[in-house]
Amino acid sequence: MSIPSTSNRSAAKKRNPEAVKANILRVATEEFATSGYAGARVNVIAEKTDTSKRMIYYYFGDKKELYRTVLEAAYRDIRLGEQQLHLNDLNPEQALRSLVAFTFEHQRNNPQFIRLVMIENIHEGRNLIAKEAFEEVNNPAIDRLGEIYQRGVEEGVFRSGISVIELHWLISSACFFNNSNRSTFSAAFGNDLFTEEGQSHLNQQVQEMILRFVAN
Amino acid sequence: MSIPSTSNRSAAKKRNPEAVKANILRVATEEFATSGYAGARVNVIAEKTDTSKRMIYYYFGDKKELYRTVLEAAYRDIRLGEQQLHLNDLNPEQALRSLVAFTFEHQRNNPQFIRLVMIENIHEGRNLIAKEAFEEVNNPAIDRLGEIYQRGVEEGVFRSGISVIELHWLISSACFFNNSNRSTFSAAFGNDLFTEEGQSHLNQQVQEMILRFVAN
DNA sequence: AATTGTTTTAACCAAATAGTACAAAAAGCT
DNA sequence: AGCTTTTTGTACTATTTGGTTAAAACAATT
Repeated sequence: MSIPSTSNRSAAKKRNPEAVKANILRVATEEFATSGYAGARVNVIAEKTDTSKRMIYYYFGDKKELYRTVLEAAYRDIRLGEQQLHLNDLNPEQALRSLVAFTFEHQRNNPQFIRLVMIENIHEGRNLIAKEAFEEVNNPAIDRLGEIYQRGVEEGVFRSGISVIELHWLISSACFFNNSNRSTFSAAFGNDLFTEEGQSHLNQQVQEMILRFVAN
Repeated sequence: MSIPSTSNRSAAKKRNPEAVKANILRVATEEFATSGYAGARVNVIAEKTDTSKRMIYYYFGDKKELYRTVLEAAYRDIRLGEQQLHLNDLNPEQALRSLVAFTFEHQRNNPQFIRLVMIENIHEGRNLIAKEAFEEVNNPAIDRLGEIYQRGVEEGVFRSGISVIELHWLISSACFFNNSNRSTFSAAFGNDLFTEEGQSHLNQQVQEMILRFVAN
């Protein structure tokens, strides 16, 4: 689509708007996730790109618009990642366990996304939030969880009367916290929980906790 | 100690260094919690105090030092608040339930503290963390939880083999997330979980989840 | 060849920002 | 009274910041 027809020649400077935008976006995502909106510096972003500050303003207008674009792109990536999970052919317990395990790993592997959400929460909606993006990310997750839970209740392995949103909230809290508070938690209690083994064990504990919570 | 001897006279301008410092600190805490370290403005803090920017520098030197002092004071306050809970005369299940309920409420009622911790996590230790302060806040919490758990295991009502730090982590994650992610969560799913009734119900669900997790 | 959109370069600007200098008054202590 | 500490006021500065301007070169499409 946007691939230039004469792209496989020598390493001369070819023009490629999409690649330039993507490059800016990648660098900006990292900077915003690392330093927050106010803490991030347009000049620093510019230096780390393969292009110039001028191009940032050429394509994104201003800092806020760049930030909004970063957010939307991050949400889209996360949403695409979550769609890779299929668990229709598992029994409810196995399905729920897989969902928790996947969520835990997925959030663990996307620290930048977590950080952007943290930053949004600190801003508390003042001027910056993209509300639709949140709904788009979260609603499919809720739907999938609801199906599993419903099946479990019908088959008599889960107790009834649990709110799916609350259940989602409980799963999210553990998976999110694992990433968001890693720094302060390990400052207080050491790094044991954040080694490969520690994380694997913690993941299992969260699964166990959720399954015990819904068990009949 | 620092109370002036002629303090109960008319409302003339008396000098009171401690009160001035406390006033600055209160305003600064709010500003840092609201806007983050980079987002907070010394000029804004100065305007909101009963004194001047000059006095901020007179007492705190610079912005970073002011921030550090804010952090330390916030941790101290939280620690003092947590010591108000006594549950030696309860059985292990009731004690654990009370501990969870209290933690949930305590974190819910201290949004500024939560926000400062979030900000610390975004900074990830670069230049700003007060590590000792974290340990001081968290270690007593761990000790108390450890006692309850131990009693529960000895009395046969809790299963053995659970790591106290992991248990603390599980409780913390729910209570912290409840406050830290309120903004994005309610943007995605509405405000139902954050009304008085919603919070009360959620608190009970977290208690239930933890108790089922440790149950034999 | 003309046109249009993309990219580079580098200087520039106005506003905001953290932090100071200087001076002087007021309050408390001995 | 004399001395120290606290407080106020104001103007100032050096730097950083987001953002702009102008011009020209380059690539691709027609």
